[in-house]
Amino acid sequence: MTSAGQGPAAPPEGAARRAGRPRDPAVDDAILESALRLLCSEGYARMSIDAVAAGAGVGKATIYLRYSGKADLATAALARMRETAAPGRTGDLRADLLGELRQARRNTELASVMSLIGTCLTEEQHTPELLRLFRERVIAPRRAIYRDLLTAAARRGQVPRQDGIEAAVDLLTGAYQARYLSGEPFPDGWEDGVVDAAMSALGAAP
Amino acid sequence: MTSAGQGPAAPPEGAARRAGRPRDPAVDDAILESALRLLCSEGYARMSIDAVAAGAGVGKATIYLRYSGKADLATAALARMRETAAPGRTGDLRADLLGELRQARRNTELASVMSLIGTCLTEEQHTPELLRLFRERVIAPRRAIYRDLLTAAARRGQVPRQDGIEAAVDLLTGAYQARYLSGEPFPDGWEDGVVDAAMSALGAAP
Amino acid sequence: MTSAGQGPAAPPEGAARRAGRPRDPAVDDAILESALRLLCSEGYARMSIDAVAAGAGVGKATIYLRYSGKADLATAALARMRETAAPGRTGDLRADLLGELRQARRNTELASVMSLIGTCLTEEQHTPELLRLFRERVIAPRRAIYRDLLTAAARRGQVPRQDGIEAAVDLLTGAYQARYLSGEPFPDGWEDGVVDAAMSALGAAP
Amino acid sequence: MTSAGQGPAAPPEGAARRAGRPRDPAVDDAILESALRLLCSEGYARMSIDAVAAGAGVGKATIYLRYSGKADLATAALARMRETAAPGRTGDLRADLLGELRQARRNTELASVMSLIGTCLTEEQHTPELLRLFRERVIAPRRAIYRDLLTAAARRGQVPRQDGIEAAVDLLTGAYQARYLSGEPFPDGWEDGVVDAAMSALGAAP
DNA sequence: GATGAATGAGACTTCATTCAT
DNA sequence: TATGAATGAAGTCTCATTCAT
Repeated sequence: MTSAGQGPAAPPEGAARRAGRPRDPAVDDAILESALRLLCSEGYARMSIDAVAAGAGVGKATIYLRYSGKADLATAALARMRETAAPGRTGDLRADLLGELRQARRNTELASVMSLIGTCLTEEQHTPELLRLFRERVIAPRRAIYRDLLTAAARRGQVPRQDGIEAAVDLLTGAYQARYLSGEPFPDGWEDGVVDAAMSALGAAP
Repeated sequence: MTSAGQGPAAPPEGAARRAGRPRDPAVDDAILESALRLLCSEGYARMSIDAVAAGAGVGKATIYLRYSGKADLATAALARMRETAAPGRTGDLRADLLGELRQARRNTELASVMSLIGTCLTEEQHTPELLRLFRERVIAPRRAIYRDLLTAAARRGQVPRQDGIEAAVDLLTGAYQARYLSGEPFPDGWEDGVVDAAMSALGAAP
Repeated sequence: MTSAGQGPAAPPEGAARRAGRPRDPAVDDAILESALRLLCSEGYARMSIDAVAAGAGVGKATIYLRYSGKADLATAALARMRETAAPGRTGDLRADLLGELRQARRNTELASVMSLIGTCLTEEQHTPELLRLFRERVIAPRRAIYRDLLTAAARRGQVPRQDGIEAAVDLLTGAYQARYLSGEPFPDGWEDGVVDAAMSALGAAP
Repeated sequence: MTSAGQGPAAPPEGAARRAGRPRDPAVDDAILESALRLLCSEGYARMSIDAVAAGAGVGKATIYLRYSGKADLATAALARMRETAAPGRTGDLRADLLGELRQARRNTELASVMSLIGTCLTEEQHTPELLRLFRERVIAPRRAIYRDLLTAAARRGQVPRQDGIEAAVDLLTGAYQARYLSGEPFPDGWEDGVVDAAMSALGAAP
């Protein structure tokens, strides 16, 4: 997952097009980047508007000019997140799965995604939009990557047990979280073990 | 997981028996129950001592008599959580895994465990004790249950690919989280799919 | 002693001129005046930020915008105190000492200085800054006034026993405190008696 | 000043002589000693009943059985203080004054009297009993000691200027406070200077 | 009589939000 | 537009005092 620009944040709806000083787009970016950084490192509750403003080098009112409140800001910041697929595909299912799993692990670790997951789960009752967006921007794309790889392979006849695809996707996406949560170290070749398990579940050649 | 009594909270016992008014054990329980309920529903940051006290029907100072602060209280509440295994074992690996997975899912849903996971992950930087305790009391026992089932079966010669045990444990514990996080519904027979995948990963008969 | 303006309170000035809403200088004053009033009437420990804010007609956060905490506020309030000398000098040692002693007594009574002394002494262990500032702003200037009068007279050859100057300063500054502490009334002509004693100690003509 | 036993603290007025367990007089002492120690080191506001009880090794309710509240306890503790005169008298005014001044300084430093003065002054509005008692038990006896020495000497014809006695007493009692408050170090022979000044004020031979 | 438990009021401090410049 | 000031509500924690044993 990487944080990619998400277009304008909160257009000045409701009046004529332009009047007065136009908004600085660099400020938009700085605000969202600061907010996302704090969302990851502090969580939603501990993320203070003051800190976001300071991190972006702007005043607090500048933020409220763009977002209606803390929840709106956090949501917009989260919306910048984008899952990215691994660079190349080989056409070999095992190799492609391995590549994607490695990429996902790298992304997860670089972007403090486990902390974000925590925030989204914690806020599920108070700010459900966070979890909704996280699912839409991060979880769903990642699952789609695996699912597409598997269905493409199935179309090529390389997946004997197609009813195992759902479990395989759960395995591929859940294994990292499970191990992170366990606190146990990731053994060398951990990705190979997970992919082997997924292949087995699909009845594909080990 | 169920919240089982965890003994007295923070008794400053020294040597002699009792002097003065004894602590009301019902208060102990009420405090921890209130705290755990709020920890699940609000998360650590939103859990206020005021709310815990109100929920327990006691004054704030009564809480501070027992716990040195919010973190101490939250960890004590978390420490009440205990993973519980499924009632009976059949000796049949597939059936036992299914039973455990169903039990784990039930526990997880009853005890708002996903919310707690969120809290522990969110607070990993500020109150690492929460995640440490959660791992010790909830995650590790659950993983031990699966691992014990698998190694016992291996000892009986029912697990051809023993190097797949780690991945199987990651799968069995991570699948629920993966699917919950995805927001996709749990299909009927979801547990069967997961257990099938785990058995395949171990090279065991489907 | 009178409370004279002590400049701005805690301006986080960096380099550039102004940006955003400027601080209301009347608020600065109101806060410090309220704080000093409470410091005198309640002492440091009983002075509450709530009461200071209410007395100044501002919110508590407005205070915390300017001062890092209670100690910072109290010392800033104390720093407004300034010892003031009596208006004119006659060149006659006895007359000048009398004038200063009367002025000091007036100041002390008007500004609740005995209460402040109590606060500074009480807090010497916990907030030594208070006593330090009090010495710097109030005690030392008062002693300097007496000392300067005496050394000037000595330079004019009017102080036969110059080694008595230190004791004379202790006498002139301590006599009021001693009598206040004793609870005995100040007799008419009390200042004359004290100045007479000081002159005698210096060997000067009665 | 030394803290000498002050007899029983708060006799159980209002009922028959004895019924039930008698009070332990050692407990009385421990409570008052603990209270006085904390009164000196922390001041009245920071002196907590909890700390007094802990210091005395008793429960809080034991204190409330004897004293009606914090002010009552503090007053009782202060009432234990007793000014003590220097051991012997020589009949020589100068020598006796020196001996008393040295004794007073020693007492003051040993018993944290300056801190107590601070407490009494600070609490003058809220708990005037403290200052009243302090005057009665500490200040007045000390002043009486000086006054008695001086009037005795006057009776012997050694005090030419008897109208300087009051100022001399103010000087002898106030000089220490003045110098302590100034923060300046006490020079060697400081007592000699003060006594010289007092003698001069009385017109007595240097 | 003596103890530690329990309490309600209040302390300091922070923060999302609105305001004046 | 953008800024820092101002705020009211809330949060954590303490304490003098009363209670039950």
